[in-house]
Amino acid sequence: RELQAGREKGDPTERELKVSLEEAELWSKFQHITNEMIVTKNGRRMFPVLKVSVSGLDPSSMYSLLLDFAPADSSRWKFVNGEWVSAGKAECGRGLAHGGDDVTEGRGLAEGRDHGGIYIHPDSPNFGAHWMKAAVTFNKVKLTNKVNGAGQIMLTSLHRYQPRLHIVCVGTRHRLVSNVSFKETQFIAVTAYQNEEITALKIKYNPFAKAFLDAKERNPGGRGL
Amino acid sequence: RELQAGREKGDPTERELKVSLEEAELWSKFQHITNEMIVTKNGRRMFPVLKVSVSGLDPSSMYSLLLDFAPADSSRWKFVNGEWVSAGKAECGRGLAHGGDDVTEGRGLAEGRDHGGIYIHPDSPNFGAHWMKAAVTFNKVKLTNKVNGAGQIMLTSLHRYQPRLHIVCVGTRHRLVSNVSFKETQFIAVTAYQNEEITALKIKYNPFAKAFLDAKERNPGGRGL
DNA sequence: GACCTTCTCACCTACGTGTTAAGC
DNA sequence: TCGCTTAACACGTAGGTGAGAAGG
Repeated sequence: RELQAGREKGDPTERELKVSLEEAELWSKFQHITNEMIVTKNGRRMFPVLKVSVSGLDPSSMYSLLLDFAPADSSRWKFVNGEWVSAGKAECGRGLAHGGDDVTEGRGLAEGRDHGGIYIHPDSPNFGAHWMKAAVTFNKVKLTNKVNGAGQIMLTSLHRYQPRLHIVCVGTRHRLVSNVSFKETQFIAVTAYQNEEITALKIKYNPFAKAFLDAKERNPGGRGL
Repeated sequence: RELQAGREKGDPTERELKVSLEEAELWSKFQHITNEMIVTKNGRRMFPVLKVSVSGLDPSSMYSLLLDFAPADSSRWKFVNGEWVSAGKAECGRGLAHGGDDVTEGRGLAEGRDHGGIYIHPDSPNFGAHWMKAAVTFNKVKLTNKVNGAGQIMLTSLHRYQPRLHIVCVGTRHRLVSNVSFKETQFIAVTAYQNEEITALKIKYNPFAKAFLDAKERNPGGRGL
């Protein structure tokens, strides 16, 4: 086991594989004040959206891109007096020692959407050329706190997560060719925003929250018009 | 040449391949009074939407589903006195003798979206299991009368077309495994509806035209409220 | 003028936001 | 009470309709 990216003997491809996070500056803004992501019963999108640009794949080989969310620590977190503090051990206890190669197990990798909390990019499977011709956007992934069936990621509120990207070469035998985590994208799952600075950033940069941005602009200091 | 569905020697798969049109009753309602589809500069969706259910593929083989639009005859058509009549020879002259096997030519079948007026279903390429687990919907295909670049089908207004579905097995060598036309889905491309009965059916069944349905219900005979 | 095309528009569908108040 | 979760809501984004006037 212990598959490593592009290190298998006899595999001429993916030697120069590169995966980079798009809009890393935006992610950093959220990271610096501890990012939060809403989880709801019906599922909530992420903001910022995880986007990656990929190069170094074999253009004509078939790959699937997978996203999962590893617990970033073993704590439950609380927001008190303007900061996040640990509040005891995690609940479920998936723990930290979470190998990356288990994504190659089982069948139907590109069919099911909820095998062990793995989100499969909807373009999967596709040619290396497809993944490389433009940045790959995971804007449709939805985070939930309920068992919900189709294509949603179930997380535990008030726990910290690390999104992870996996690239799998699809063939008679699946082969993990990449396994990347971007620290900037860590977040704490919440059912309602705790830090109002996070709320402000979400409103400022998410077009879907424009209604609240307008409200602020029209009435910045709370004074009537 | 002359590839035929599931008839190649040494191919154990796709022996029992079946492709059936969904909502055939709805299509028939339009067909009976000669269906029309709007074409616009920016592209217009089809209504009804072409949906097919597929069975008999090899679940673990990779396929792409393609849609193209063959001229149904060599005429240009006019709507006069409530009926469609021929009005001379067709313009471009792609003609009728249009083989079906040319879709296997060339490379990048699943990448480009505009090779010779072929629309590639956005789920392509994918496993047989994916195509068979639910009806395949071509709701995103857009019809245009301008050269438009990305993923749109260019048609000539006032000409009659026959949508055709192609299933291609994606491998080192592409292999056409199906080539189906449903007569119910024939239509004449128009820039504005000619037959008001067609307009009425579109409004009645297309949810996006609900505004006009409500208007009729509120004021059926033209009398004030 | 007759025919066909183009553009703008009001009105929908569909759904992504944080807010707020109620629930537990 | 307090902390956390839920559901209804107003208000956006994004884009699919035919109508109707204007253009060629």
